[in-house]
Amino acid sequence: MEIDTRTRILDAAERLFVRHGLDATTLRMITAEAQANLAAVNYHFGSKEALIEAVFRRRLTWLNEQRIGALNAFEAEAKGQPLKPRQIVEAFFGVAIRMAADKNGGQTFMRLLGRTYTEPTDFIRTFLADEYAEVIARFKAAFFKALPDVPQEEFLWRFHFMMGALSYAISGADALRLLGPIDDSDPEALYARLMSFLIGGLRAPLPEVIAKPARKPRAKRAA
Amino acid sequence: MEIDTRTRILDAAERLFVRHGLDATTLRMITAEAQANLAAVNYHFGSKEALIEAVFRRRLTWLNEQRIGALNAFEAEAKGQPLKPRQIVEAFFGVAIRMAADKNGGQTFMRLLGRTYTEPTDFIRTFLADEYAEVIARFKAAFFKALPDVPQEEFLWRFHFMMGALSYAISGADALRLLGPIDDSDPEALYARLMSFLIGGLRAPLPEVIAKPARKPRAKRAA
DNA sequence: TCATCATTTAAACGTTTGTTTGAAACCAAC
DNA sequence: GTTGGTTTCAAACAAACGTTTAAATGATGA
Repeated sequence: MEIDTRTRILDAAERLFVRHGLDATTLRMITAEAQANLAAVNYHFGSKEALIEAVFRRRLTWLNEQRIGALNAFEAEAKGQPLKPRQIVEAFFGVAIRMAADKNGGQTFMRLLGRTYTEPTDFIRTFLADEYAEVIARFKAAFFKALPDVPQEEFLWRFHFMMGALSYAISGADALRLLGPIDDSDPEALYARLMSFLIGGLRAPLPEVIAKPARKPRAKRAA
Repeated sequence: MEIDTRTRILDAAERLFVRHGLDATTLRMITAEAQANLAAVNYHFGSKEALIEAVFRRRLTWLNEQRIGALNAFEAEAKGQPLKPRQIVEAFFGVAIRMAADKNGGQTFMRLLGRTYTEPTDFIRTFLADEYAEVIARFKAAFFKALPDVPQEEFLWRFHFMMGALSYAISGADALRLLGPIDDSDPEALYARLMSFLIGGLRAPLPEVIAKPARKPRAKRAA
């Protein structure tokens, strides 16, 4: 056993969280899987909540750095010109789906992350909002610059929908059993599938409700 | 207090489940909110698991009946001809988003449902697969008939992505706080937004990777 | 009015939860 | 070999969980 206890606990927790959920995973399950003593979690992390945050932070920080790095690369290449929407989508969602393809821990984590966006627990939500603040700001700015004629609110909704599609793409066969047996073993194919779907949705014609704001008496929208 | 205990418990459970999650909601919270005795849950439903199933079944059965009804109406109108993809999307996702707009319980429930698709708990997953079996079969058949040149696997993934977008559309401002303040008070606007996004994604060109083995440059329309 | 059934109630049940404790074991530095 | 600081360990903790019990109350029809 060459890996230190702290890391073994993080790995075990990650695996069990994605399999059973955050609440249903007990410290006893985690320490058993990590071959550590029950008290080890509180010794190394302080509490279960702190362990959860550590599990997320370990990979999420890196993921968002990758996203910003990809965006920086595209923007340097563009020399001040607006990026193509496809590039921005690639930088945000492409990086995520590639990390989800990484068997070495990334896959497990991304499945966990995908379902955590909608987690109702308060401390997780504020934690996530914090971790995402910078990357969201950067990508909002890039999108607004690339699509200046799309109303901001409209775009934010589309971004939100894209997050949903990404989340389900990553959770993969887990939730897909609803639709029947499906092969999700090819990450390149999944990447291509999701990207074309996202671009298609992003570039779809704006809904008419937005263009004609006066149909309903109470429907008003800022341009 | 005119409503009977059983219904009050179902309503209270629905509200609390969506706010705190399934596991984190205790029977004591539920019975307190429902102004009922703690033992009432076990008396009326048998167990917490059975209560959860009852909460879902109450509205899910109705929702899927509406979906099949809408599909039947379109197919009767089409007289054997394939439906337009837009009609099928409308029958499945449109019905859902309209139910999510119903303040009278439907809204709360749909938010709960949206996040439950990815719930890892076993008994919920098999329960959902059971409840969805018929409606999924009907819509798969309708889509395959409407888009005969789209590979089945390809379409299933797109359907999956659409479910993800729907889920996030419904969870609305809850998860959207990540992106910043957004107004989700207008259900008609949300309906229009989601529909155009979904249609756009569904009709996007098929990814090239699918056209398998070597470098055969082929980008054809999905529909 | 009485008997019968359904419902509600307060209290307790045995488990399991996250956390804490104090001693044992380990390990490098002197 | 002894020290001092870090890590592990078995055991125990109070609190909270879902569930059960048995008595009290309510409603219904004869």
